Amino acid sequence: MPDTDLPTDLNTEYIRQLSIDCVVFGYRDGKLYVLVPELIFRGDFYGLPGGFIRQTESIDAAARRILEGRTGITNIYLEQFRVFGGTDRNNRSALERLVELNADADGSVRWMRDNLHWLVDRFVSIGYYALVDMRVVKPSKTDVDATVDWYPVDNLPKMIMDHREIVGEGLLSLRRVLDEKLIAFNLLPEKFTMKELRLLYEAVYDRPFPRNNFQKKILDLGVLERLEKKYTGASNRAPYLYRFRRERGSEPSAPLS
Amino acid sequence: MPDTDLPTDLNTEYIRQLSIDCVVFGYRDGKLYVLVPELIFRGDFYGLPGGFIRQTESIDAAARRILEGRTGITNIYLEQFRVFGGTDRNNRSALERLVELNADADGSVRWMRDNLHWLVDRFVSIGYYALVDMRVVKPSKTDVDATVDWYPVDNLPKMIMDHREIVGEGLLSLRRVLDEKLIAFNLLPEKFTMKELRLLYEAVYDRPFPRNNFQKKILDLGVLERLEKKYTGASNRAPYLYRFRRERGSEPSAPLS
DNA sequence: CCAAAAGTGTTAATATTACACCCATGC
DNA sequence: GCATGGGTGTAATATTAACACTTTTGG
Repeated sequence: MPDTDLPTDLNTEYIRQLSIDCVVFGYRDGKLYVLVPELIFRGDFYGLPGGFIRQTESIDAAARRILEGRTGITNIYLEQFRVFGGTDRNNRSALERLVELNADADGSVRWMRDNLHWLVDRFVSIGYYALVDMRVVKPSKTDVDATVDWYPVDNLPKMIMDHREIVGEGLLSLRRVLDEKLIAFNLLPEKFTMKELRLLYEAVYDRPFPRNNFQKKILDLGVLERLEKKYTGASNRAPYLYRFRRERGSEPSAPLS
Repeated sequence: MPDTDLPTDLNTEYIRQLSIDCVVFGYRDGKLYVLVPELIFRGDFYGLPGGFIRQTESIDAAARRILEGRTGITNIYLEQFRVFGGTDRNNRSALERLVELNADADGSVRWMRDNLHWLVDRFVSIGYYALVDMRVVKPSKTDVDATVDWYPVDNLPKMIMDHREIVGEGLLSLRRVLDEKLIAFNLLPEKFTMKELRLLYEAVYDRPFPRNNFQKKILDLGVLERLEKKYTGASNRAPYLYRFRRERGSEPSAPLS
């Protein structure tokens, strides 16, 4: 799907037939979500936030630019996880349906129709996943999006092309590296309780983690610092707050620069 | 680097600015090797076997085609592992030097000069690694290659662009999945002894594996079947031969079809 | 004092590592 | 028989999972 700042001359400004699709994972209240924009046009077009790669930027920079345009936040954790390169990967059917259903062309549809020769090509797409704190990131929709909403990862809307499969592969990749790369903290606020972290793990892996063993395992990693207690007013023992300890010099929350 | 069967109209037959580079791992006598072709031209141009993606084939099929063109064998274990997408990824300096050093143009150089506008573009490249049995695969060089030789992974020739980095990333990816995906057997003949398998692991991970514990770990995986003994004539106990047990229906040696 | 939920310790089970011993083979 | 290298068993250790108990908090 096109970014908002596409120039008129797609052919020279962007790499042809190569795109980036981002699976933006968010977390809140024990559930894992994915950010899915819906295009403004008639016809229920849901698709992952994606875009193209400028001639003058690296693929990591492109993913960052594309994503920042959608979420309005900087310093996102972002990583490539897989390339999708089947021969049937094109927007032909979706775009033709879109143009047909929206024949009373406004500017965007006219733009698409005029650039159809470019957009309906077969595309190879690089999948990136991103991890963000849903309570901080308020997605700012662009003018091609009707909505930009969070959907539970187990209850996604019907999406174009193979975007559902991309989400599935992204989740599998996330599970493989979650605590190996110490990236879970990107999904939480700066300060969090051990229970919040545990519920996050349970949401990602879709299975329970025993409370005490989880605490021991996480603390043995030696990457958390214990802060003050969090008094909620509940009539029970107050949990500690923790914070991810920034290592000297490294920037775990932004591996791409 | 171009394949041998490139048509004249690169622009329509292939995806522009997108390439595939293959890290072909081979194993023999306790050492891990990588297949590196050297171009026929003056100037010592070493680079990974790579090529482009046809409009009508998936990226997996493209990698398979490219690799089969170089090694002459089918049914290779092959998997994508990472995309390389820096802005400085182009063949400009290498190709300009090549054309300069080989000014007395034969057909190939003329072809390159005529297609320079295409070849010197910035390229995004998908890295694949392949695992082959060096005793079976006899690389058949194409007419653009002076040599196609195996080089020890710790003693590679100086290679163009970022191909050395691609090899390094490929090796790291291989280590991450070697026994999780049960693919080590692709580097060995059909029948092998436990010692041969252990030496292979030691070559890949560059560290020793205790003999008896290694045997137990591998046998506990339950994927090997023990065959007859292998009598070498040495005055010691004869080791058993093993074979990777093909599962019902699955094809571990060829995950891409 | 009580219920609820957090913190922590203790044991059991399992996996990993280290060490030792025995066995087959050809000379 | 003997040296060599392969197969296998056992003990020590480390890691993980299971279970139990204590502490804090507000009503």
